[in-house]
Amino acid sequence: MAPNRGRTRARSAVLRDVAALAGVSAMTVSRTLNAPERVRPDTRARVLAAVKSLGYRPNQAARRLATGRSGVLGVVGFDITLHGPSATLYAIERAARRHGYAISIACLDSADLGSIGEGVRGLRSQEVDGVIVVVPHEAAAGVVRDLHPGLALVVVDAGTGMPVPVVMTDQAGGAATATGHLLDLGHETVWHISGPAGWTATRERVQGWRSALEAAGRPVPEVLSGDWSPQSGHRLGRRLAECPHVTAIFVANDQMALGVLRALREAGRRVPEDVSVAGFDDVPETGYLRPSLTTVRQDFRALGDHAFRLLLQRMEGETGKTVEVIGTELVVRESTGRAPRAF
Amino acid sequence: MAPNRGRTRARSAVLRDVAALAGVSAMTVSRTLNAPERVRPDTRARVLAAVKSLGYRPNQAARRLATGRSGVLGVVGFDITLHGPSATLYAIERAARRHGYAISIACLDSADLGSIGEGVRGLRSQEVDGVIVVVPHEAAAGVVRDLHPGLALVVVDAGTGMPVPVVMTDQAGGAATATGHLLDLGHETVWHISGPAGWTATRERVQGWRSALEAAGRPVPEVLSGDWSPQSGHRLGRRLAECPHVTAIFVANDQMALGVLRALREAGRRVPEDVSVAGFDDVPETGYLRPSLTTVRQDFRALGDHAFRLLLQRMEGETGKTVEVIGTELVVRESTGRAPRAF
DNA sequence: AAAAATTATGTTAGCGCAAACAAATGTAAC
DNA sequence: GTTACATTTGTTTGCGCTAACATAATTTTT
Repeated sequence: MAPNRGRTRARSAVLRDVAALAGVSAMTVSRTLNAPERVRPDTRARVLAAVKSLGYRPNQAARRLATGRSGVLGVVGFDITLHGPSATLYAIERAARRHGYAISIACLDSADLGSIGEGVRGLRSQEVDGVIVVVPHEAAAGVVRDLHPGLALVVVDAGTGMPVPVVMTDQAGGAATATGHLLDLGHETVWHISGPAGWTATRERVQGWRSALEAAGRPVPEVLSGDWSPQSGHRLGRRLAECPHVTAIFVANDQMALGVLRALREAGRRVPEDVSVAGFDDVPETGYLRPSLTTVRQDFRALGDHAFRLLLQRMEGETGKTVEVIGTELVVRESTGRAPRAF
Repeated sequence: MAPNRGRTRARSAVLRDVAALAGVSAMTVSRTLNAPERVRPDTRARVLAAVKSLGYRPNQAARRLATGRSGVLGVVGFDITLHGPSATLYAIERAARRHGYAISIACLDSADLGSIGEGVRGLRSQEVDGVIVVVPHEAAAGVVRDLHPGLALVVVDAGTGMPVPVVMTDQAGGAATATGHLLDLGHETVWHISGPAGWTATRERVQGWRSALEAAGRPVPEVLSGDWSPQSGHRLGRRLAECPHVTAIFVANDQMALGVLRALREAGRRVPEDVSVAGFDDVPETGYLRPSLTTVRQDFRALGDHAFRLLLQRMEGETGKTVEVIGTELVVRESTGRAPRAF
């Protein structure tokens, strides 16, 4: 029952205390806080004074129980230490806070369907009003099958095949632009170091790169598959550095591109004189690398903002499938240049 | 009252529904879920079967209201897009989840006392059981004065002067080690590019650097103050690059060190032959820079784990002040070398 | 000035759960 | 078989808040 029946700890003020102090009913206090325009200004002032003097804060759990709404949104995230996810989470949090929502997070160990479902279930039992899934993994979209239909849900950067609203970056477009940029510089073809299998971004960047090559009628080299880490970029970069006919590499993210740059340098191949390298993400460091990196900038802020707005619409009852696509921007720096004459 | 009085939407199962199906009282269902050992195995089995068949999930808001505990912890964070904070947040989330706690976050615009207080207040009104403040800012520790004494609170990486438990990285020790490493390499003295004023890490790294120099009886140069960004490192690095007597620079984080490396290169000064540079943080990219960066590794994972454990103790009623210090590790790479003979 | 419309406030009840106490059932001791 | 005790289950009540309805105070209309 009362959590501190025996204790004497000063119980914090509740609605009734405020009501008593202001000389009104509890309901009037409630209205003062939730629909101030329905209370006469002088009454309102008295109530607010009482609220202030008692340091009253409404108990959200009780409000939640009474209204069935919590004012909390859930975010399911995978590896929020990465730049993209943390930037997206940050944007979502800011947008939500501006609209009076709090954020609960659930971080996943692995991006399989089971984990995602578990994350969403965990948040649901916290009575969140809606959930945003920021798991840029193919499995993410499949999660809906596992859910109660009643839940407002938005998925960020997952595939578009599912009957859920999706907000995504135009990965394929960005990849195609970067690839096209390299072809425009006179390179015969462009090699690609991709992210790990299973990630939406991996598939779409491969696809954008491939379609750009095909559109230009160029040969499509074999894809080398990394894991987003500088280490993997370094390892795969070494392999490409050995092939003298490789003059342009489009790397699926900036961290791997960093590893590639190092591998090329170690192999004595100059960037961009011998080999051009383009990355993806435009993490803050990119402009200060040696050489600075040509890359595709993603607007994570917009991604988060749109995800929140879309979720808001869902919670207000709109249904149907929506896909919002956020554009990218090619940032040309030092790491890309004209193809060498020699070849 | 009932949130969906008029609607016909299938209300999800509640305790009473489960009880009816299992042929027991609501209380027995509650016990089956919260204290299974106090229910006879056969009854328990019947109840669990009913739970499963109805897809029952307990309403956390109601439980919260009845018990006064929420099973939710709040984390107040500042700029979670930075490596340190996001890694710490991740570690906290993982530790909390393992122990059955959910995490609510509040991100701050600015790290002043008012914002922090607002963040904590916001989380309190969500009825969190405890709060971890991850705002590596001097102002963070002062926040306690603004709070109800009843709240379990732990502060990460803030100053130690306050009557709150604090978990912190041994910034000063790490800075002293890095500085000592440079002195050992024969440098006459070490210059320092610090973080912005107001950050705990800034003050402590300055202090560690200064004490190492003083202990060795070396002159203490003027501190150059940056803002953690590569840009500021670049700007300040240019100033140091102009002084030929500068042979060793300890930079307060890796991102600024990156800017310094670029500035030195642009000025024609070689690293490490002419100038040695050491950073702080060991972000994942550091090993692949050109040259790879000697830096001080922080263990954010341990930081988060300890913060959670300390908070758990607080929530169990322990009081008094505690300070836990997490050690650092110097990672020597290419950017530091022996002092040039010339001088 | 009385009736009607409007606005402001109060009363009641219940959201779903678990604490406290009460009762019933089972087990052990004599 | 009865008393003493432990174990299991049930009943009541209230956590703090707000939806819905009820009533009082005010303004507008006739």
